[in-house]
Amino acid sequence: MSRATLRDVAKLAGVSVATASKALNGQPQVRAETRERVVRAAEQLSFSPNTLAQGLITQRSGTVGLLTSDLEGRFSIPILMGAEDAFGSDQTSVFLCDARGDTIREKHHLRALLSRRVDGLIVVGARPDSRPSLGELPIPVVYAYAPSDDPGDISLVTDNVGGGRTAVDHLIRCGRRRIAHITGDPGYSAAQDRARGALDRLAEEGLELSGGEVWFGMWSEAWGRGATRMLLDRDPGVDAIFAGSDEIARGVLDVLHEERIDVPSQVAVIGFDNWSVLAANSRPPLTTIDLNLEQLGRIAAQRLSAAMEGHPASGVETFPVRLITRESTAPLR
Amino acid sequence: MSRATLRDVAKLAGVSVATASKALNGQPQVRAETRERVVRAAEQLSFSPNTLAQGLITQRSGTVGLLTSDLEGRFSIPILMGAEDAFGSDQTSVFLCDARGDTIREKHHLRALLSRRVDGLIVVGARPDSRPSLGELPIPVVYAYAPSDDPGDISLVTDNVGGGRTAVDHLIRCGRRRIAHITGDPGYSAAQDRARGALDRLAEEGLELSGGEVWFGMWSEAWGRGATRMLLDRDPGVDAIFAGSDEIARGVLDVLHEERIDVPSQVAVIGFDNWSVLAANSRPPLTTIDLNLEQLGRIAAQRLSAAMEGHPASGVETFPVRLITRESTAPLR
DNA sequence: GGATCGTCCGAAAACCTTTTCGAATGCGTA
DNA sequence: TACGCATTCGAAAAGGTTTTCGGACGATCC
Repeated sequence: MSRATLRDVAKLAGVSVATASKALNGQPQVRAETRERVVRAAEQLSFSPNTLAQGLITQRSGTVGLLTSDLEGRFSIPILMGAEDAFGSDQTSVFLCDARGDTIREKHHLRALLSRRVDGLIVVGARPDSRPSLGELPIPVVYAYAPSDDPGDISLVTDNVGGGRTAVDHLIRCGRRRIAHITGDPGYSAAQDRARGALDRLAEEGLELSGGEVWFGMWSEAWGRGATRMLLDRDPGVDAIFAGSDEIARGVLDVLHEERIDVPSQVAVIGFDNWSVLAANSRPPLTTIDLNLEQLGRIAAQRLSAAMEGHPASGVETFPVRLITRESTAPLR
Repeated sequence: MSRATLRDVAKLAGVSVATASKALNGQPQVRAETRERVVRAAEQLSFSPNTLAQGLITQRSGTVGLLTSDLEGRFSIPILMGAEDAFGSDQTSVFLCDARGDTIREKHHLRALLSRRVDGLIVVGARPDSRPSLGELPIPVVYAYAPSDDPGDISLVTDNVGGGRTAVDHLIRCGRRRIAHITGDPGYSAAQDRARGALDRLAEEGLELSGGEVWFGMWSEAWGRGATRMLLDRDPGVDAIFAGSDEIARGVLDVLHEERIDVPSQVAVIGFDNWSVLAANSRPPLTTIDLNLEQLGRIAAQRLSAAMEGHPASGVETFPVRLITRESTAPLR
């Protein structure tokens, strides 16, 4: 199976290439009967137009680059999927590049993408902290998840403060009053922001944090277990725990279970990320905060399309997160 | 920042486009001094060649397609990463397409990729069962993880039978004699193959399966928990459990812990997949089988490159898996 | 001094498609 | 019959690069 060119189609249909092109592209200046002949010829040869040649003329490659830093991470994938299906697959294809967190590899990929004449670029960071801007480029760029440090760029991020607030709000609505917060690495803005949202909401209610402080540590189950033990020592009367990630929440659940403390009747637990393999299969299944990353990806694609159409934007847009209710939280009876 | 063309470079250097091209591509028929001038001009204009135009001439786009069916799944990502870094990023870029398990979407993507003149295609299935061949295409195709049903295609799969054998072998070497196997959906060839490998190795040793049968069920923690309870009922003396996935293994560990049965001193547990978020953070960390998927991706890229260079191959190649020893298994004292 | 040769460079074709513009045809009208 | 007009088609240029081939030039040799 080899590739037919438009010339082959034209020859088979007995017309010129120009006419063949117009016939296939729905241009009006071609008789219906002629068009029909061309279309049949194209089908017969299973012709498909060479997008490279088209791109050369139209100055549009119909491709975008997606530059990520953590493919194996769980954040870039949903964004990528959202972006992929916001661009109709017929119109735009996406080049995937993983820089593995390495700046020179990133530069390398960037060169390659520019040379491929991508029409735009989505940059997905590995963590929500801001990252260096790529600077001025001949094509539009949208930063997703991790914002650019240049406010002139377009950045799309999730609302971690709002997420922390939502989590605590949910616990309060469940009638909990002694709420603790166990979270990950304090060097992550995600940890700081979620904690801030939580504290804000507590303050509104006139509540103090159970345990007296935010338990910063690591994004791991082990830390969730360790922190929970310390917390139970310090405040045995705790009635809810907001975990900064689902991994941490798993550790929390594990220790509570071990201590024969019932979830949710004695202590409610809420996670963060809605990483479903962890959250949906725990005992009990975990109430958590979903980051809406697919949506973030879709919007990134839309913003990029708009910019490519000549409607640029700038600044950081923050997108709301979503509460996913499962069985690890419930109203106090 | 706009894009300079080769003509601009040539003009600035005071040579013809032909010479400029040769100078930049290291062709010998150009004086060193001239070449130098051209190179400087190119740098000054930050020229980067238009790959579309190059592809038009060389009949090589320098791109490959990666057609997957489960991006969110954990299998395609490592393969993708392996493939991505086996193709040097300077040479080849990869188009990522997720068909979401939908045949017509797959056809759609395929059309788009062919129209983009990709030089080759890697097809990554969602599960190790064989999948329909894409049929005759003008470019080489490599099937990874899920083999094609056409033996004329190139397929690369992991050795599930060997994995089952390795797992049981490891347990036997730990001195275990009453080994059970809890695994997932019997409709998956992965479940069948792993079980077969396990049974083969047991038979060699003259051992029977503890519990009397393979516990097929679902790929979930919940099933791991349920099956373990039934197993403990039927054979309280079991001293090792081979779980068909890390998720199942987590469920197994959970129930053993609840029953105050120590792992590994009383019962050893081994998982499958080395899904690190589950395996590395469990209590105790899980010995498991790694599928070497990055390697599979790298080899897929190599096979594809070879085929693109005119060295095609065919048939199903099976790749070995790797035992990852952590703390959930240990020799009986 | 003329022939031969090697070195370096440029003109032009090629890749495949789109688009512009002019030509041809047929028709109706004066 | 001559003209204008609408319709349909084709020739050709354009997009950016690579590659072939021939030309110019200086040097070497008899």
